[in-house]
Amino acid sequence: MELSPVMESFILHWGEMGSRWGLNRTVAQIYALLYVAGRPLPADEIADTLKVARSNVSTSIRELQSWGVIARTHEIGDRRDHFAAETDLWAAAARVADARKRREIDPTLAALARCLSDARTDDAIGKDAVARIRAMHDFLETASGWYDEIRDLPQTKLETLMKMGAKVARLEAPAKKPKKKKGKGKG
Amino acid sequence: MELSPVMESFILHWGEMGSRWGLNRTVAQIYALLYVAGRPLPADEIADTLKVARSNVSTSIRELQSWGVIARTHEIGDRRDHFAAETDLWAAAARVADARKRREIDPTLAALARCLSDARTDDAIGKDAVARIRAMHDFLETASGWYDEIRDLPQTKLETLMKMGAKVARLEAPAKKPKKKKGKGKG
DNA sequence: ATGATATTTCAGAATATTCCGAAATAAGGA
DNA sequence: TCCTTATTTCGGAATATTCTGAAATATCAT
Repeated sequence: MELSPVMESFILHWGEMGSRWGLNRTVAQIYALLYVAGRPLPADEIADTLKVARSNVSTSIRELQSWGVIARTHEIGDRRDHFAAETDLWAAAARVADARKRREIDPTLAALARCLSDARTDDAIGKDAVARIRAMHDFLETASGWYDEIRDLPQTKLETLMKMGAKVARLEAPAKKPKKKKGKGKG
Repeated sequence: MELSPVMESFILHWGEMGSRWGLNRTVAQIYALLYVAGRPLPADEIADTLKVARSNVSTSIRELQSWGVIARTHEIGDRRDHFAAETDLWAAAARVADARKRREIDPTLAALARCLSDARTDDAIGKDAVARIRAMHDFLETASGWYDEIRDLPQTKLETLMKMGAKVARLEAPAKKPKKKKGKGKG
């Protein structure tokens, strides 16, 4: 596929960005390419366009699929697989967040739980150190549980919440007695 | 410092975790060590304990300081700098999130804005591709703006919101007429 | 100043990651 | 089946990152 200057710049920036978040450049670039392309592309065309090896595309495609942000499609009269990016960015972000939680947060939580359980037979560790590990565990668990709850909200609702921003904080305690005072609250 | 088995396991896991999130192992391990230690440690003791070069500790300390998650302290009668981890995990997480936003999201937003502006003189790019780049920009901007708003909430409020989880969604539109229907909503 | 101690810098070694290209595998059509 | 085309696997080359150890710099006390 022929890349216009802006497309190219978009793809390069995205590759850059991706590598800061633990993906590799090629993976991020392929997503960016499929995203701007706006139509499914076959692997060899991706390789041509980005000037990377066909095999590299294969590997990267597999990774993008594991994140759930591209789909495999087909065209009649063409035996090759074609790939299309998830263009709904809310959905894509949610998929990535899900996967990262599953791959990284959940195992860490498990490891911390194991630490806490092992701590009972570790007579060289102090009570306060155990308490701090517990604090870490509880912190992650809270954040994790919060994520689990909001990820199930319908997207529209999530969008509304985000657009409301800090205003949600003012709704926080609806059962409280209705004070007339309308002060800013925070000092 | 003498590491108990659980402390060691905690530090190793944390190092592992850190490397998945774009820090390097040593940086993450030092934070973990300072966190469990619960008291300020001098750089050479960190190096001894983790079995890494003193110079590596120096570099890593600098990085941790750039994230704002450790503090430099002093003890009377000891010329060496000592370092202590931020043990308030909400505060630490907020600092890291702030830094990442500033270093990664903001520049990306700027790059996308530049793409959009350049697109006006790029006659090889299609309208639909530009629209998708704009969608990406707007998505990041919304998320970014949302973050800017909630980061200024006092921590207690944030904690309350998190513990409420999905319940906040039910407060979302307080002016709407109160329907009785209590369906689950999502399939 | 001089010496003792603390910290940082930096070149290059050690290690880890990414990527290519050749070979293997899979799948379709004659 | 055999040929053609599509895809994946994988050893190792290319590249990037991390880490060390030595040297340079800084700080403090005498």
